[in-house]
Amino acid sequence: MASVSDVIEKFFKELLEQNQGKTIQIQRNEVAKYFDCSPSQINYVLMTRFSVQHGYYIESQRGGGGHIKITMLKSENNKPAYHLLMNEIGDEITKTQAHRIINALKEQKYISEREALIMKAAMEDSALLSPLNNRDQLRAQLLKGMISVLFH
Amino acid sequence: MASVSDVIEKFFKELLEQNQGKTIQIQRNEVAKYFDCSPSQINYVLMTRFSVQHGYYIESQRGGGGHIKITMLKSENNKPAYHLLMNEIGDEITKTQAHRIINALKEQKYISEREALIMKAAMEDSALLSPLNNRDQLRAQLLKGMISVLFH
DNA sequence: TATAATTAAAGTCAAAGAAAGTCAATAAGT
DNA sequence: ACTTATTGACTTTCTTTGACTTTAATTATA
Repeated sequence: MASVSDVIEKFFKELLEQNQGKTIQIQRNEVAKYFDCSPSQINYVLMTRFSVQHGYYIESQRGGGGHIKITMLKSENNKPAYHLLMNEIGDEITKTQAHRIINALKEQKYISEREALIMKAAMEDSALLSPLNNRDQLRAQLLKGMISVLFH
Repeated sequence: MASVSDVIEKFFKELLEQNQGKTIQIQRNEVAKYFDCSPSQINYVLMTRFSVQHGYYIESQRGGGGHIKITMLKSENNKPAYHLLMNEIGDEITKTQAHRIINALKEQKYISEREALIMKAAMEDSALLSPLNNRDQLRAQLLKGMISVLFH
């Protein structure tokens, strides 16, 4: 039951793959027609799945011969920009936002599947639910959560 | 005397079985309709039977094309060791004790060096320093801590 | 040739639609 | 009595659509 947006996302990523993850150029209206959706949905997909945070860069031009260019920001050794990440996280973050960041790191092959799982385990509400104001209790919850994902 | 919740639990577990215990993706409303129950009952089943402690991991998405993904955390299980560990950790644990456990896991090659680093980062007092009553702040501290160790 | 009009794109934004999440009240088992 | 299930009203999040705007290239006109 993948949404149309999911399908379009996959389509772009496959095109990029075929192109050695460099850059692809598309025509918004063509793609929209191909997937039988409104053109603005293409923008939606770009916004929600191809932002700089996701490791992509978008350029475009309007008017005759207009197009959209998607570039994959692939630094050598897949190292994302540390300070950008720290900035993005900021002083507080929800579980969903945290997942997005972790997934992006995984997709950019900076962390493994297992590493992602460990980190997600520490982001769980249940892991952070310390009844008393006790750091040692919190630590226990966290450690158990992280170990659980590895052992099961 | 199997309750509807029990039946749904079984249903999910059979689906997972068929899928080699990897992961299944369902639509909450579909399942609810199939079992003729309220959609929120699906959440109840997930909460009470598919938590991380039970060896499962849940992710979901709302909106169009929304779904719930149930992942079975692989069971190459050394269950006794797991339970011993959980016991050893107990309800609270100091940073030093936590390090000892993590180091032991590393020695026994259950986790990699990097994985150990990530887990230790989450055990730091500084990561747990933020007001414990604000989960989002705590989460941000933790995530930043865990990512930081990967960059050094 | 310089400007105006036309056409061909892409961008924006808000409303409607489609899921899933939450929580508290009730019901059913033990 | 106490714990576990069930339900439903309400909330939040994500997707889809379409009307309207902006920009660029091309064509027509003075």
